[in-house]
Amino acid sequence: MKRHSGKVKMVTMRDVAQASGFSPATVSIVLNSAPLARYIAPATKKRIEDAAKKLGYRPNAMARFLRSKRSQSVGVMLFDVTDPFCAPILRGIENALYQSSYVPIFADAHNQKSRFEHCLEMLLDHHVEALIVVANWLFVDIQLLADLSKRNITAATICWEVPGDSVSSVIVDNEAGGRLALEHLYHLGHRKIAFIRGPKMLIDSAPRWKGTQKFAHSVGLEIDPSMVVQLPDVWDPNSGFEGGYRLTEELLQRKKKFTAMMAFDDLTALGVIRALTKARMKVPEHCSVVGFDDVPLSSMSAPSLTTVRQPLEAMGNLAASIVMEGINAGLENREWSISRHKVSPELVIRDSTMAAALTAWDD
Amino acid sequence: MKRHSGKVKMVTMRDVAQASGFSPATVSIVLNSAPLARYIAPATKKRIEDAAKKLGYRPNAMARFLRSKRSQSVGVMLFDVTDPFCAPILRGIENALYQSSYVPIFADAHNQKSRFEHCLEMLLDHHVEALIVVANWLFVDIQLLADLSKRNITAATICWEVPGDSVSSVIVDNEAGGRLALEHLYHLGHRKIAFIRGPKMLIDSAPRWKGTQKFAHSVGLEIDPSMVVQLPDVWDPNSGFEGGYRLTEELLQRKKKFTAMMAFDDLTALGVIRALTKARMKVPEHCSVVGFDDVPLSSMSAPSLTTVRQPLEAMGNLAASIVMEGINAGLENREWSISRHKVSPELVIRDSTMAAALTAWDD
DNA sequence: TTGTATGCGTTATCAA
DNA sequence: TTGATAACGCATACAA
Repeated sequence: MKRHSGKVKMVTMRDVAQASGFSPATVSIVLNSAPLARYIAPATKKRIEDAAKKLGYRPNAMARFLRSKRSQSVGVMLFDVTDPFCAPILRGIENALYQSSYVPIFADAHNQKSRFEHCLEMLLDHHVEALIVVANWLFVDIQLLADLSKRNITAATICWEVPGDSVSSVIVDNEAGGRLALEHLYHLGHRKIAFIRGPKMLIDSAPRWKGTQKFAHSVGLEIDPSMVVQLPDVWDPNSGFEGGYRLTEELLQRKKKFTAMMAFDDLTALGVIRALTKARMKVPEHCSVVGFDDVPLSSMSAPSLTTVRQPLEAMGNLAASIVMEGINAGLENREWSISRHKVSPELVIRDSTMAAALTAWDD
Repeated sequence: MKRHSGKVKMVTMRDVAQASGFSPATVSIVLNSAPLARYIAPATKKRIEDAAKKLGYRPNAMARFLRSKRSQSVGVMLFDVTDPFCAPILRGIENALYQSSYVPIFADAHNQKSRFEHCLEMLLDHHVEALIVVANWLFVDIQLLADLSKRNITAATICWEVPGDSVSSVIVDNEAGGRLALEHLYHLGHRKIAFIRGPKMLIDSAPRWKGTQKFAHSVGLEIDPSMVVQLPDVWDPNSGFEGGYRLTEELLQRKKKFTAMMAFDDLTALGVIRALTKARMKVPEHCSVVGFDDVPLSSMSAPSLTTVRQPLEAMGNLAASIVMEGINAGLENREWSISRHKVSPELVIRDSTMAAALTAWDD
């Protein structure tokens, strides 16, 4: 095989025009199937398309943007890639954008406000046509929205609802999820249940707990306040594990009996299990544990985790579809309004929970 | 606060020129600190910079590209975001690019050759200045390289070395890692050891196994072929768990005693632990298990996993630094040549291994 | 030390 | 039906 070390010369629309014997304007019309393409002779179209294919013409995205203001890209801002539940979301987003031939420009705020702002600037500098933000901490201020809607960039958030009517959102129904988790334990016959609530700063914490409380109330289950603890406000997704571990130790020291534990999320649940195991209690034989999220690895832990599943990939997909809709609406200057979606969680029963009747707590 | 619902008008260099009373050319020179900026009067610079700041001027990335061929973006192609070891790599890449004010354009090949090719096209259409590929399956052909080097786009691969001298690479020293794992078990006194090798298609499998064999040979340890099994070639990162589970069951049925198990990677190890547990064997009391990778969640599993750590984030960082070097070299048309890095793995001892003397296998 | 003019590759508006 | 031309925002060679 011959080795050509020379650079690949970029083949432009003009090259196609020359090769086909038509003008650049005609080529542009044909290749974009613009409205005027209706009036172009089929033979002409064919010759142009053939020439383009033969030369391997690929439109220059940048030049196109300069004229049409379309960058064919969407900003995707994560608050922390390291959080295990980002991966499925990312896949969902990527998949939807891929369908529309848009590329995601990726940014990671590392859970820092200043970094978030800087990332946002970079994304805007690259003229993303829309923005998707995956966040669950509360520190982003409203300034963000102003910026975006003034530049009319459609935006959607995942795991986070912003006040006002300028940003679409996709969140899980935390209240339903909180209910589902407790309901499961209750139906298994558990009555002495310990709870680890989410950090105050985390937006999911409150509604999830509310769902739990409501269910308890509806069946007349009393939640013992001394069996309820709360994760601290720490800016690290994996700190849930550490927190679950420490808080469980603390609960254990209180010497009150509990046959089940409802953890704020899966990582917390894993921390709980670690602490219980260390205290020579087996899960679920001595204590059932239920998590939240259904992070990819909770099916592989030992024991596998019963949890409330968030359809993360679907949520990413939905968010991306929404912003694509917004982009297209803007293009055709149709009317369009933002939407807020609350998707349903789903109980996934695995090996970390069992009927209370079978539970043996050694006093 | 007054609400301006009008679009934000893009402020261009011309606006800055007018506001400061200088020409666009001078503004350009100053704002880019181009070579000629040396000759510009400090007072002029100041006035221009002030005007730019006051107007909130932000250069238009697309227009700049059209002139200078610089998109300030790097393509990042993953073979599967779903693979838990992608997240740390992604973080490393993002971090390095962020330092250089480059943005990552993200693509996911979903482990499919056709999708890989299509993604590559999309990235090239967006004129990424460099490409980083995270891959461990073998199916990408050399055509890729030709394309890239002809367009002289610097490229780097992670977890994968490509033949030839056109692509930089960052891989872990699999041979050393394979050695480390067995060495650990050996020093704990284990002699009856079972092995789950990686899939043949996976590029890491061979060298890792070679390191293991070499060590065994060096200490006169005999590897019993009937205690060696191999994962099938399945295109799914999480299939390791399933495979580890099934293969362990198979090994158990052979009724040969083993006190330790060396798994190809962490997910496989988790599958192994699941199977052992199901067979009423405790880890590590009845059987020690060692994994590979140190995926984020292996520290949280029960028991926590002893494993050979790949410095994933550092590897991502390194790859990004390399391509940035390549980009800069190209810009200043300096000579530059690709580099191949083999980073050292590190043994992380946790709770899934213990001394053989303490191991009790019930016959 | 600063300004003028040109072109990067497209697309849109006219005119032919 | 198709072609000429201008403009998008910026950076550079050249002129002043």
